[in-house]
Amino acid sequence: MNDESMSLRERTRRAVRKEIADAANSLFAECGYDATTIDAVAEKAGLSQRSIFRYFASKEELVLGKFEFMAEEMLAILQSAPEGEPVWQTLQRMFTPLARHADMLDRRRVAEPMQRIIFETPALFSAYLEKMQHLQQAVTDGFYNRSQLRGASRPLTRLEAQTIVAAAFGCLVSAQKTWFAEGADRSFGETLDQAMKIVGPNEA
Amino acid sequence: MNDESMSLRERTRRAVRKEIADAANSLFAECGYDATTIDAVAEKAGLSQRSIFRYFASKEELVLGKFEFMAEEMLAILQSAPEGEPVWQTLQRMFTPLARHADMLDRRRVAEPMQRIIFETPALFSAYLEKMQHLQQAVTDGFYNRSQLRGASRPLTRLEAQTIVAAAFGCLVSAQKTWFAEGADRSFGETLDQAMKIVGPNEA
DNA sequence: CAATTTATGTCAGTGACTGTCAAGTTTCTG
DNA sequence: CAGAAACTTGACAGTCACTGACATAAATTG
Repeated sequence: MNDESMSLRERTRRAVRKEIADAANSLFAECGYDATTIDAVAEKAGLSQRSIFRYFASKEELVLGKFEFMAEEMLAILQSAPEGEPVWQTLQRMFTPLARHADMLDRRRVAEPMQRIIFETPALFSAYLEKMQHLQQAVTDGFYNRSQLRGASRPLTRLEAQTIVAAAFGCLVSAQKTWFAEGADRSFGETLDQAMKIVGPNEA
Repeated sequence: MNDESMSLRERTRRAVRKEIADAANSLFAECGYDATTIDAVAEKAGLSQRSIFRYFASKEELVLGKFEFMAEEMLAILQSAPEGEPVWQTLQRMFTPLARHADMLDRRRVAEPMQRIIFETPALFSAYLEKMQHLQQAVTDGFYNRSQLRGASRPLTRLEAQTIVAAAFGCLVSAQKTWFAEGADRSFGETLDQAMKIVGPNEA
């Protein structure tokens, strides 16, 4: 999806977008999120402030823009999950790309400080939670629809789908917070696996 | 805590605060949250804009300010929970004031549209989630500390406390969302009870 | 090449929020 | 009770994220 399968315009657009995000993130890492103005980002990126907002809907998007990519990956796993697989296990598998991403050693030096900024800047953390909430809703709808279509086992009620998915995302955030609080030295994937054993759906 | 046990200053301060909140909320209900400016609230309340921000830290607080009251109530239940009570049951009991509040018939006409505004206005919902997250952290710490002090049963790890509490709050939000989606005609307490039966902590 | 679409800069404006100062009011203190 | 100290308020100016409108330059298309 990211090679010459798109027009030149689309390619330059993405390139510019990435340049802006990189400029922004390096400033955020250096001076902090709140202390960095959009004007500063614009100057560093060599564009007008107005143009920054043509590429990013908000200041938070400069940091959380990449998130959508992960979200799509997770939804793809949902769509291709085998029919009989238990819901909780599917959810666990959905989270693995995220865990893999966090545990890649070369990314640690880049991704971890960025994640730290997200978790320590209220405005960003709030926006992050909102994104998670949207994703959560999409996942919930996915599970609900799947369970209605394929007559396999007993279909889920809306409340069941909503609640189980919410619990799984609770595990995710819970694992992230604990992982950070303990210094981010262990494997995140391992922490997440542990978390998802602590709670789970009850038998009907 | 709310009678002459405080100075006159404190009492007038609270009275003014309430007046402002009432003015704001009636405008929000009428014109919508985003379309209502602080200046409009200031005018309706008979104060300068600057003074509004001396009583409320942000526009969202005008709506979510009352939340802290509920939070305190919930934490109080945690503190006074019997020693041997299972964690999940304590959590369920902690949520009952909230459910009772939502189900009080006379409040329905007042509280439900307000909650609807919260859930349907992205900026407000985001701020709500952030508040929940803070409360969640406080509850987690509470459970963790309790389990460390009293040698009773096996103490909780941080991850366990964090995860179980996160799952419970997931149930709460999940129940709220489903309740709204279904028209808010059923009992919310009932919906919440159902949700908390769907997931739960696994036996060690 | 002409016509249309697209990207960008500039400018002006809105709205939430903050710092500061001066003036008025309340509460404390001798 | 007089004066000091603390508190409250309004007015003003300023910051910053964000938006709409318009003009211009570049790229695309026919």
